Amino acid sequence: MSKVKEELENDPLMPLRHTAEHVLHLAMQELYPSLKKAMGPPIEEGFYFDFDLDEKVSSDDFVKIEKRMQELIDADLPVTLVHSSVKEAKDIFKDNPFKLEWLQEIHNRGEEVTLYEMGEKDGKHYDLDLCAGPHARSTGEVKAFKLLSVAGAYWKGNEKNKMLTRIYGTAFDTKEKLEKYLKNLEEQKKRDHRKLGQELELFTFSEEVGPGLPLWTPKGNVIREELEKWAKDTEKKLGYMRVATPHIAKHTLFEISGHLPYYRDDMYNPMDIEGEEYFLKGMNCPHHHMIFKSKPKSYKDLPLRYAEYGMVYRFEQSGTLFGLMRVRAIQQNDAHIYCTLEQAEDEFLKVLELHEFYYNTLGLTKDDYYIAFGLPDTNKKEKYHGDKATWDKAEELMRKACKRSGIRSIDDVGGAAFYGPKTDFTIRSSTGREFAISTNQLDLFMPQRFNLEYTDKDGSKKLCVVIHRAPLGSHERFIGFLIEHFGGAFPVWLSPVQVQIIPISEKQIDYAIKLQNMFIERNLRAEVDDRSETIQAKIRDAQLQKIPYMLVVGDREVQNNEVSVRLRTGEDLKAKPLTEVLAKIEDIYLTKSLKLW
RNA sequence: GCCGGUGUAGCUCAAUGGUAGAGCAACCCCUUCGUAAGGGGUAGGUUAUCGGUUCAAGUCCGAUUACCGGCUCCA
Repeated sequence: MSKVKEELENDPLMPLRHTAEHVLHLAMQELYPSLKKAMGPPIEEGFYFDFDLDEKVSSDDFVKIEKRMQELIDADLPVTLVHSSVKEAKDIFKDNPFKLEWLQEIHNRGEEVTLYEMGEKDGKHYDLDLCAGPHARSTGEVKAFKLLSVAGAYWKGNEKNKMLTRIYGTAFDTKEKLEKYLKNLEEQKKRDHRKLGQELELFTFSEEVGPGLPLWTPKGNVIREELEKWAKDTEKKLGYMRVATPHIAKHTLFEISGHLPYYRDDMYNPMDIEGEEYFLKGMNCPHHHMIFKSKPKSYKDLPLRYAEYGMVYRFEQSGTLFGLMRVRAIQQNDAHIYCTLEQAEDEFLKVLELHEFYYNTLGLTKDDYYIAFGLPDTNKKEKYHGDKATWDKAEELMRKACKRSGIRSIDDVGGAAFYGPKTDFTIRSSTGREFAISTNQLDLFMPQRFNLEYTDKDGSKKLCVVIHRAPLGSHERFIGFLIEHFGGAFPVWLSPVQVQIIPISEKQIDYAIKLQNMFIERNLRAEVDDRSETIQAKIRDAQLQKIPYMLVVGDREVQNNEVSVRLRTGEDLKAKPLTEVLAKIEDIYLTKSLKLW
């Protein structure tokens, strides 16, 4: 994406990382003389290089490779630019098909060929590579580096091409910066939603149920239901009406929608019902369209907003499944808005504003998210249907709405849906990881295919516009994001257990249960830890579960009708009147406050 | 789907090709405690699955499966 590229070019570490990348491939060349070098760039947090090699390389080999890299760095090899003609370069790289292919492209674009030399030609270490630069002056400028992972990658990112071996690494100008970076990686691992999901008992997977099919445990389901309730309440006020549709449909529905021709590979195989093919739905739109069509519509009915918490099923490739972030059964905060062309821009803007409302409530600001504006890749026309004029119209309307919203937007060529451009909200979590959370489209094509029409003032039939939107995306991915963003320490309203009541001894259990019931009456989620454990152990366990409030009750509290409040931040608020605590927590819950007190 | 790696008790991890172990959790007993782990005991395993090599396989080999790191993909 353009923005990222700009940022990268301005990154002062870029030349150094680029040089580190060359150090890596020279070290590899020396260790595995038969390998062929493909290519590798500096990237946002480091660099990688793709090799074509016969041997298997695993992270166990990193020690050996890093040792050799360090030798090259210690040798402080000069890195110098060499100009060359295509012809000369083709001769130099005559044994390397990757470089030759690259050279041909440079030639076709009419660009200049630049090579970078590392070390002295007849010296102990020497490398000459096709490269646009820029570089550090010498390898000695790489003060700190580390290899991070090894992976497979297709040559030029095309799955029809050969699979190469990719090695990822990072480099810095000081050891301290590297250590800080590695520490941050460790922190991110601790926040990994898969790890926290297990520790906090939010969800699980079962080999018997199948990959990519998450099972929500009681605690995780609390979060789902809170989000769902929130969306239902919010969207009701905004004029959405709820509908409900089955999980399957006859093939004819998906033929009309175009999903079968364009999207068949991502749908599960059909089941035969009385000689007719039925498919599990991968999206809710066609079902909603049939509700729209069930009765003639007037311009007075528009905009019409159908919302559904629909479960959809997508046959994601096994290798792409990833915790809650990429699953095969997806619960969407879905809705389709049917409106006139004139209403479309305003309606789309309202959708964008709804996103802002949701994200702001969760403490995210405009700096934390942006819109990836998905445009068609003109080189892959077969991936899209419809005519250019309609695509352009949809893009224009969406762009206007995006502009009015004031939300940052970045073009993403190739990111369009098959039936139109789309806007994906991308959120940066508190650890700096980015997640594509919500997809929205202004669709001028489905109305044509389904003949979604209304009768206008003058009695003429007109096609409406459909807006697809899902601000909370799929609950799987959204909750995955929330887990990592909050590191499991959810705001009170989303916390599976909000209040842990901790009696000091058995004597206070009755009081604790009475207290628990008072919370439950207020729809708050409270548990009593009645184990015969020490208070220290009970505090520790509640703390590890990141429960916002620990209410300690001993004889003193029972006597005075109080509770001692400890927050999960470790703060001890001491004894407070029960009524005050109940009111305070209830208020924080109802207002969805991010504060604890 | 592709490349590479991993799979031992609910969890975190041990175990030269030679009797599968520990801590935590669970269960039982003791303890009744004032803000991040009180003590003792019991039980828990077809070492992911299937096949092979071997006198002998958790360990070596093959296939399958799931997961992990990426790639491709992502309505």
